Amino acid sequence: MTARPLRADARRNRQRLLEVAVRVLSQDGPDVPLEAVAREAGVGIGTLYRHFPTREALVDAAYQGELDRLCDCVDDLLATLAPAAALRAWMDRFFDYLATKRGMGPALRALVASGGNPFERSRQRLTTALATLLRAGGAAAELRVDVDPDDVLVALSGICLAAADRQDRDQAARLLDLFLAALRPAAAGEPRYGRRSQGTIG
Amino acid sequence: MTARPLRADARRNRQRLLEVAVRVLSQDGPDVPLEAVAREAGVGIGTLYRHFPTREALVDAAYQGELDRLCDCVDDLLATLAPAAALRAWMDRFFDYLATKRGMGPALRALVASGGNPFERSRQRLTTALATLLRAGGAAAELRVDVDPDDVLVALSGICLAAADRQDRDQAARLLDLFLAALRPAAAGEPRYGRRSQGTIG
DNA sequence: GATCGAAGTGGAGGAGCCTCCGCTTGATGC
DNA sequence: GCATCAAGCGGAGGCTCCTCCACTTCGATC
Repeated sequence: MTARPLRADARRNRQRLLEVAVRVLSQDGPDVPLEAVAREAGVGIGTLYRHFPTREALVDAAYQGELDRLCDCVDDLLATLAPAAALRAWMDRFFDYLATKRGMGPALRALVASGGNPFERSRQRLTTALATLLRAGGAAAELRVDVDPDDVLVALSGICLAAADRQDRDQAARLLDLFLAALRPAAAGEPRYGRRSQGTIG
Repeated sequence: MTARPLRADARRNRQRLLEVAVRVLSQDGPDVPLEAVAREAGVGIGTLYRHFPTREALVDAAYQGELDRLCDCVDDLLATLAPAAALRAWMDRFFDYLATKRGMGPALRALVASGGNPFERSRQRLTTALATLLRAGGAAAELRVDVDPDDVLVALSGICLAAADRQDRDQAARLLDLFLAALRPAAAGEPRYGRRSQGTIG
């Protein structure tokens, strides 16, 4: 499980690839041929693919920094806003994070979908960020306590990705407001999410 | 605006392509080479692309029938279930519709995203179906009256697509329950969706 | 500083995507 | 029937993706 450290040359190449990827992705958009990235980094395409087996893996690694910032701002938000408002503000940032990377669509969907695989780290961070927000909201009785942060992540990312396709910020804002409503404490007697679904699935 | 009718041979080819597409898509999965579809239909790849400029267009056309069935069942559902429950049941069907076509991911996202373009017909039908359900729910005071069916369609499709990636039906059901909660009438004094967003976007 | 196995490299090659444009054919008017 | 030509056809070609494996390089060991 503890992968031995990369050889020096490999580490160097990996680093170079990442630097080039960040630059090229933001310059030429999300559809740059990976061959171009490899060429620019002065390595063969094979090398790129060994370090980053899929385009998604490369994108994920390239934007690790931004994702970190996104997750790290949770504490700040909670320090300055009431929990529900903090969550709502965080949703906006999450939307921006996804939207600026739109076109890398499959990459991002894979990130959220990852069933315990290469993007585990990223997903884990996001889930943790959401968990913190939800917990604060629960403690303040502003949000439900019976939602799974991972569920929220999936729903939220789906909504954001779909909204990003529409290129309509107003709609995006409305959808996030709407989704936030789902996270408010249920009125007494109202059907609950989580125990035996109302649906006909299954 | 009134496109003149296709020439007889073109109509024939188009039809053949659709029949083959339905068969091949369900047989070999959503990633079949379009060249295979063309070959099987006995036409050149150029012909396929003229009739269906993108893979999405082909998929959409191929599943028009299923989509019709999905939209047509609304009345039945409303006849046998209370509006909110009918909506919930419809969500399940919508999920199935999208899920069986997963892997055609971009195709389906394009369908919902379509800003007045080739999939207009499909989107229109879905929006209408949702509008009917929402109106019934509003009339029965089971659902909000202040939601735009188009917003619901975008959010719903996003959630379904994301959930489908996870391959977890239980989660999908939970997410749909959760989303339904967002559509319940807001408690008095609760922030409303639709007017000036709480968010920082914009 | 020579040896050697493991780690890493790179690019050729097979496959699919989509465009483009010279060729074919159905519809229409005579 | 025949001429005409827009509508339609098809597949070669340029491009990207991703795999695969013979070759190179690192660095541990003596």
